[in-house]
Amino acid sequence: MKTRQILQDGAGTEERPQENRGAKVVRLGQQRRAKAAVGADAEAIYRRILAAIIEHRLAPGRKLVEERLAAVFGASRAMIRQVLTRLSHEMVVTLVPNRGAFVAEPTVEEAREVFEARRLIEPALARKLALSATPAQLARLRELVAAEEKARAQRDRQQVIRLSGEFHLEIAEMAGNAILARQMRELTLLTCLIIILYDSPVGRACPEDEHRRLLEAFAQRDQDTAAALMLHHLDHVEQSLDISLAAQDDDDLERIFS
Amino acid sequence: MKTRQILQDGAGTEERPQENRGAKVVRLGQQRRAKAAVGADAEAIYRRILAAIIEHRLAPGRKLVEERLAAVFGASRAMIRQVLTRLSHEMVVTLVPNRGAFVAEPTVEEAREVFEARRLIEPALARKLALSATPAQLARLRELVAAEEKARAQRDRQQVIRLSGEFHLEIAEMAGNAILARQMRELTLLTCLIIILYDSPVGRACPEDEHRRLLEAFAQRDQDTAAALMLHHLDHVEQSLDISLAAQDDDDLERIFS
DNA sequence: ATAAACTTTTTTGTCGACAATTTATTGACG
DNA sequence: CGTCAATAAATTGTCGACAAAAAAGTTTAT
Repeated sequence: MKTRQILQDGAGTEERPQENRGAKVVRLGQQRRAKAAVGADAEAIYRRILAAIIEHRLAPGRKLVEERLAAVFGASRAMIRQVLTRLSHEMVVTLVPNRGAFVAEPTVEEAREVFEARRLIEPALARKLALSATPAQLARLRELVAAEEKARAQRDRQQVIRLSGEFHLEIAEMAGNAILARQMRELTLLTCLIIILYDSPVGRACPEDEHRRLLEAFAQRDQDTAAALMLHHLDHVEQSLDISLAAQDDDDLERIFS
Repeated sequence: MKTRQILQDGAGTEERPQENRGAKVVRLGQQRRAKAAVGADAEAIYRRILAAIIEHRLAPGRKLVEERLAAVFGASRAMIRQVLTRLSHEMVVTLVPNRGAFVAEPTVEEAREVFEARRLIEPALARKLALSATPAQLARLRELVAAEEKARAQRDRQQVIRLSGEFHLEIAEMAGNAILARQMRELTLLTCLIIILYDSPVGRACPEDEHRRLLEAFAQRDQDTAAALMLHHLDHVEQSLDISLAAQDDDDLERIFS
């Protein structure tokens, strides 16, 4: 059971050191305490659960039993609880009072809303990055695209989804607006779940080279093209879901007889 | 110490019932349990602390000591802790490991980012609402604007800030995209803090009638005007901060000698 | 055999106690 | 008199135990 660094947590982390008002700047957390060898670190557990969800090892709707997780990670239930509430705030997990935690299952309505939000935000981020991208940043993006293409060649769908999300998130973080990057992180994670849930089994002719073309627009500082490509790209991804999206819920009988 | 319903929590609440997969739909939480008469309900405590922050009774930077709060609300420390982590996820409170919780103090950089984000999102929401606003919704908005004008007449700055935020949030929720409404809630709350921190003591000639004009655009289904007015409005608000915004941090000596 | 009522088991929610860390206070020394 | 170190107080972090609720299983009656 590998752990795999996933969708790096960079921007949206909980604790922001905050400048000290007095004179002595203490540089807190400079040395990580060892703790028990088993490793009951909230951050690590958070990452592993998130990774499992993104990589579809924990399917949407799956119940997450606290005690079970505590046993798996050799942690206390309180610690698991902490992680689950964080995941629920990030909308990756749904917390139902007195019933427990479940991997989120975004509805079709939510899916539409997520893409609507992304269409508002991401073209603007693409435009910003096209203006400011450094060679190092472009190299990093090239890396990601290469990894994605490789995964695609190997038909490793999970990795394609993950890397695609990471590409978009990286762009958001590079664009230089931490608030928007944080929001994009949420939207990107949700999108991973949405694709898992509603991806049409056929087709998938969409992103293929679109990430690469986007990258080229960045390299050439072509803001308009970058923004336009991003917009079209998002439309393509959403449309590749449309088939299932129209079909709505099949097993949800109640709503039919309302 | 009045409690005052504040920036209603509608959209972004923690527990979303989620449809039951089986047959029996249970409608959980239909009856609120009584608990101890003192009232140790997490939701209520959350609202009261948030209200205190928005209304500036808890100033930015103020330390929030768990045990103290627990005593005030007659609740356990664990419950306070739960509320504080929720507030920290909403960026209203900053949680510093081993040091405690503080009312957030957005930096000037963050302030700029918040407004940049709002400029991307809110004109689009205004456009949507202009297309779909019902008479009931317009009436509700009129109510808010009236209340705001009244508060302004009474020179009750706190209430003006609060009601102004509520106006924007209401628009976001009416626009029919729960995801964006949730994000706007965060941005609105942050904006309240930013205004408290960086408002220029003079001027304040900005919003005056702008909310009302925006409202008129909604009433006349004029999408373009609504979007344009929203954009200009945001610019005005941000510019009214600019004087202080340029001044940056005065007491932060460290950064000067880096 | 089915469905309701009851019992058992599992799982979540809450609290208080203890450990670890930070902050304030005191005292000693240059 | 101020600076540094040692001690005391206050505050946060973590855990296990118990209570409350839900789910599963069992019995009984129709």
